[in-house]
Amino acid sequence: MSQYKTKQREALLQYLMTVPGEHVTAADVCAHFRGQGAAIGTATVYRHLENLVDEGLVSKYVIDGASPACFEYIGGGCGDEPCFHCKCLRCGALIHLHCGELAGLGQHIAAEHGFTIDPMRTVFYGVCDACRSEEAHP
Amino acid sequence: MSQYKTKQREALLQYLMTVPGEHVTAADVCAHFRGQGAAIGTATVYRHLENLVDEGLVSKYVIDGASPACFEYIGGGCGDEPCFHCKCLRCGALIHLHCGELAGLGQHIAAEHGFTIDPMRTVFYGVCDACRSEEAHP
DNA sequence: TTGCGTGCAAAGGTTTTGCATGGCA
DNA sequence: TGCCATGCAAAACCTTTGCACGCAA
Repeated sequence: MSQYKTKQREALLQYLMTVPGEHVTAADVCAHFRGQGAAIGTATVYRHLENLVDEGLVSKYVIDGASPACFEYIGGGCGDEPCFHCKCLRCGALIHLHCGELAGLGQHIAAEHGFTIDPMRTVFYGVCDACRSEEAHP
Repeated sequence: MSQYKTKQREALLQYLMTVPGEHVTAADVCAHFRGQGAAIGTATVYRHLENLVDEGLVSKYVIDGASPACFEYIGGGCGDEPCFHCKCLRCGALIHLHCGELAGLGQHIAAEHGFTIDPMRTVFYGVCDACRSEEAHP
């Protein structure tokens, strides 16, 4: 975990917060700071992104092994209450779910499958209704 | 698409059909056939797996960019029985769920929250029971 | 015979790791 | 002062591509 509060960590987190609902790759982050004249090493970017994912502030999404992984800030707007996220793969919308029924999902999986879900770390990927009807009637 | 019916394609498909509901990496496939004395080149394995995914016979799951992609035979009935995945954040175990009750989750979110989950892209992150009891009693 | 499939090797690109240096507490 | 974080370089890794040969039709 991050024990020190360094400039790089602050800058990285702040940058991610300025592009909400957007998927950013590690290369994007590096390019952004290089363009600002305050370059951050590739390894540092990866290390911080991994930390932020562990802390539940950032979500990591992998499309396939060949292309780079995408990261997105999801920390804000949830408060203390645990909440799930849905990310539309088409329009990029990020939907927050504060729903008691979803607790049933966690209980079922814990009881039947021996696994405890961490809602902060989990993102449901799919398609929202608006994009779905668009796909059906293009 | 595959135009010729070659031995490699038959062997690969048949192997996948003998391990239904199981996750197999490209390396696993290569190792299996190498152990049988009838090795198949890595490139060929990747090319066929990609074809089979395009044909809808096989599903490809990418959990994270660092580890290899997983493949699974799903036959023709694609989408009827979605397969969800749980990834343990502690030991890295990958649990795959073929569970009808999880379909209820998808329906609930679709009906109440206007979102259609794509099981191929969604991974539940959390902690498996073994690691959980270890954390409780270190 | 024609053209795709195969396999080896090499390339491509992403992500991780080692190690010395610099910065936070 | 004692660690931790950083950054450069190099390694490790999975996956894709190029090219010559072999096999299916």
